[in-house]
Amino acid sequence: MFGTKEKILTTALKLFARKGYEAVSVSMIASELGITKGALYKHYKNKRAIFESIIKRMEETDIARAKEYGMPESDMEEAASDYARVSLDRIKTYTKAQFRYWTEEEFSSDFRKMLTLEQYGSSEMSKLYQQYLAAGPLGYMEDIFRAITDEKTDARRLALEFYGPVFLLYSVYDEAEDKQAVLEALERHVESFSTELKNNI
Amino acid sequence: MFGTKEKILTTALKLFARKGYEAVSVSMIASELGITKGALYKHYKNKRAIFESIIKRMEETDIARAKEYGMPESDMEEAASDYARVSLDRIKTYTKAQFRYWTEEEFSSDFRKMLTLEQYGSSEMSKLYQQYLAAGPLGYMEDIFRAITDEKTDARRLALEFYGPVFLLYSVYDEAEDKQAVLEALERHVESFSTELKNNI
DNA sequence: TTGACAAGTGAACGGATGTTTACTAAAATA
DNA sequence: TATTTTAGTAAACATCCGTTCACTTGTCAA
Repeated sequence: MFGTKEKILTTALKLFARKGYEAVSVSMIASELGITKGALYKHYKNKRAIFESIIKRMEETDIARAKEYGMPESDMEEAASDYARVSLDRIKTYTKAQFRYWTEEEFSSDFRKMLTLEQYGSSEMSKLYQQYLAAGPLGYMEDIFRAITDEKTDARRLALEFYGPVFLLYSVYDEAEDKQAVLEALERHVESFSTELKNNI
Repeated sequence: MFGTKEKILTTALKLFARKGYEAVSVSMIASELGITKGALYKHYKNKRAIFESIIKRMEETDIARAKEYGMPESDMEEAASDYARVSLDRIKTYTKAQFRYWTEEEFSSDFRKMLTLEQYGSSEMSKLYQQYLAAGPLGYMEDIFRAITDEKTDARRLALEFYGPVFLLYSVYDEAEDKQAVLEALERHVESFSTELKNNI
């Protein structure tokens, strides 16, 4: 069959996102695909290798996205001018795009859930969780706010008040009956925050 | 031995919070306690019964706390006057106490982590997660804000802007080197939000 | 003192786990 | 066309899983 290796990746991720890595058996993944577990080992040397391929795939996707949206990459030291360039409108656009990315797109949504389930299992996983979803985006926003506001503004608090609600809405979205209402709540928050901020710049 | 049943409960919870229910074996729990797994079945009829005792314990503890802090209980229909009674100062006190409860106290902190890991596994668990940590507190705050502000205020957005940052700080706290700094960030947020709100009442 | 009970041991149970192996059939390559 | 590679099967592997059972203690009431 064509594309079996890719199907294994996405099927495994879907299951990892629901049950967690350890609770998903190789047989489950195989039977979900309608093949035997032996066939799985023709594509990946073991179960752990599937998991690591998922992580690697996410890394690549993430770097591509940061460039696409013209946001400064977070893990390199950037000049302050790079953050200053980032206008409020661009922050709004990026944040809403990022929200849809982590909730509505299948791969990244499942990846977020998987990371959520694996975050306490090892320091490697907790680092990834923090980097992608918690302290990472928070510190990123803090840097941006520090660059575009005056010095006496508490950039950390600003970042917390901007990203905190976004972060909470990820969890609310997961179990919401009315997903559209959650997107609208995000819209109202982003809008209200940025008009509030404009008065203080 | 005295208190073995209690030790099984807390030891199992500690492990469930790290690895998730399925990834923790009965032998692990037993050997952590220095007994054989056979002995475990003298206290609980099976592994699932340990898990359910943990859930039940949390329910009891939670109800007791809500009463202690004089906050209206969330799952019964309350008169609007009950919420109006709840002053801003009491909200501040309750929120900070709740934060310490979910982060610094061993049982409730482990319980929060366990729920986080189990939330996608069954609808029962996702309900509990939402109720204790996400949509629950959010809706609770929404009700309070609706009662103490005028009608044209967006109580939902207010609740999101108040509880979102708190919710994010739970995750930040988990992996923060400087836990004190996180508590101070919470303090600054709660303070800044409530002074901001006073101007709009 | 006797006897019931509570709390532990350790071996055994059937079944599921991740992985390897020998084999097959189809497809790609020479 | 002949040969090698690829992608699959099915069975076997040692090991671990949750659970049960026969058995040994120590404690406490009758």
